[in-house]
Amino acid sequence: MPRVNDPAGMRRRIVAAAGEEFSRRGYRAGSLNAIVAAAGVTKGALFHHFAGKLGLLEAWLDQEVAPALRQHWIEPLAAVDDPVAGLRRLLEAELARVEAAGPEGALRHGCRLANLAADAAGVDEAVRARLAALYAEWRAAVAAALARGKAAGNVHPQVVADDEAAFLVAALAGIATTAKPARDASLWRAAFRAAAAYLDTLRAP
Amino acid sequence: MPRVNDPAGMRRRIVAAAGEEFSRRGYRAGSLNAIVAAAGVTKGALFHHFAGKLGLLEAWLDQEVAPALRQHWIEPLAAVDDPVAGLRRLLEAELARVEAAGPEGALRHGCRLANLAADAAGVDEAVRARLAALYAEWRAAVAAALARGKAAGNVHPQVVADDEAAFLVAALAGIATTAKPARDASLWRAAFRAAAAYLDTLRAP
DNA sequence: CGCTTGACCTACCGACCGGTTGGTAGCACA
DNA sequence: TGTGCTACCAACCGGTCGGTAGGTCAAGCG
Repeated sequence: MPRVNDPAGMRRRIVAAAGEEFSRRGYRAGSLNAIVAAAGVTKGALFHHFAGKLGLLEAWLDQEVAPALRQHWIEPLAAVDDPVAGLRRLLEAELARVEAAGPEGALRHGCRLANLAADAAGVDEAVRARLAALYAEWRAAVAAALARGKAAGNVHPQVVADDEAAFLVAALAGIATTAKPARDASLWRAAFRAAAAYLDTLRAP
Repeated sequence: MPRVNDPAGMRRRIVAAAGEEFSRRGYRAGSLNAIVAAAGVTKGALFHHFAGKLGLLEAWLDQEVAPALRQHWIEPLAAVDDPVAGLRRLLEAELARVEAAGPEGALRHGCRLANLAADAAGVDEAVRARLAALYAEWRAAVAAALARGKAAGNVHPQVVADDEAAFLVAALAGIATTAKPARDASLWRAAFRAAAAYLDTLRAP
C-alpha cells in the first residue's frame, strides 16, 4: 500500500491518541510509545510534528481541552444575565454528558483539567501557566455572568462574584475528581443537586 | 560505623520519603530509586519491608494520609450539633495550615487525596477501593454532622445531608486542586469565603 | 558459645522510557 | 523531467524504571 502525505490528518490522529493516553494514564505516566502505537504512526513522525512530549501536551490542551471547556462552560455564559438559571442549565447538560459517556467517560477519568492540574502542573512552567490561565478564564466567565446578574437584579447584591466563581469552579472540578474512585454516577447527581440548591441561594431576594 | 537493626525506624523513614516523593511527583511518576536515595536506605531494604510500590502506597495511605484526614476533617465533627459553625472552624483551620506551610505546601501540591484520585485510582483496584472508602468516610462524617444539626434545630430542615456532604467534600478537594496551578493563596481565601457564605445558607431559618 | 532468624545490602535484570539518527518516499514547482 | 523540500520511517541511543537474587550481618535464645 502506497504512502500518502497527510500532515494535517497525521497531526490530528496523533493529538487524538495523545488525548486518549493522557486522559487514561495522565501526562507523566502516559507513554509516547503507546501513543504512536495507538495512532498507527512512528515516533519519527511524532517528533517531526511536535516538540516532544511537552509539545504534544500543549497541542492537546490548545486543540481539544481548552475548546471543550470554552464550548461547554464559558461561551454559554457569554450573554446570560440570569446566571443562576444559566449555570443550572450547564449543570444539567454536564450531567447528561457524563451519563451518556457511560462508565468509560468522565466517571472513570474525572475532569481532564483537574487531572492535569494534579499531574502536569509541576512538570513545566509553561504548562503550569497555561493551566492557571484556563482556570482563570473559566472563573472570569462565571464571575462576569454573576456581575451581569447583579446588574439585572437577578442575583443578590451582596454576592461577591469573584469569590463565588472561585468556589463554583473548584466545586465542579472537585465533583469529577472525588467521584472518580467511586465510579458512581449517583455521586455526581447528589453533588449536582446540592450545587443547584446552592446556586438558588444566590438569587436576588 | 556499625550497622544497627531498627526495622520500625526503617519503615518510618521509608514511608516518610515515599510520602514526600508521591506528594511531589504523584504515584505513577514517583520513583522508588528516588525514595530509597532520599531515605538513605537500599532498595533491598524497601522490598524487605513493603510489597513493592503498591505496598508502599498503601502504607502511606494508611499511616499518614488517612490519619491526617481523620484528624483534620472527621474527628472534629464527631460531636458537633452545630455543623455550620463547626465546618466554618475547619475551613479557618485549613486556611491557617495552608498559609503556615508556605508555597512548598498545599499551595504547590494540592490535596493529597485528590491527587491520588486523579493519579493512582486507575492503577490498582485495591487502591481505588481504598480511596473511595476514604472519601465515603469523609462524606459520611459531614452528612452525620448535618443530620445532627437538623435534629438540634441548627440546620434548615429541607437540607439533604448526603447531597450537601458530597458537594462540600468535592468543593474542598477542588479548591486545593484548582488553586494548584495558580500557586496563589488568595484563591484559597476567595473560595473559602464563598464556602463559608454557602454554609450559612444551610442554617435553620 | 553456637545456631537461627530476620534485617539489611550489593549487584544486577529485562523492559521500557523519551528522544535522536540517517535515510527514503511523496509531491509541488521548474 | 529534474530538483528540492517536507513528510515520514526503521532502527537505535543512553538512561531509568520496578523488581529480584543471593549474600552478609545483627541480635535473641539455648
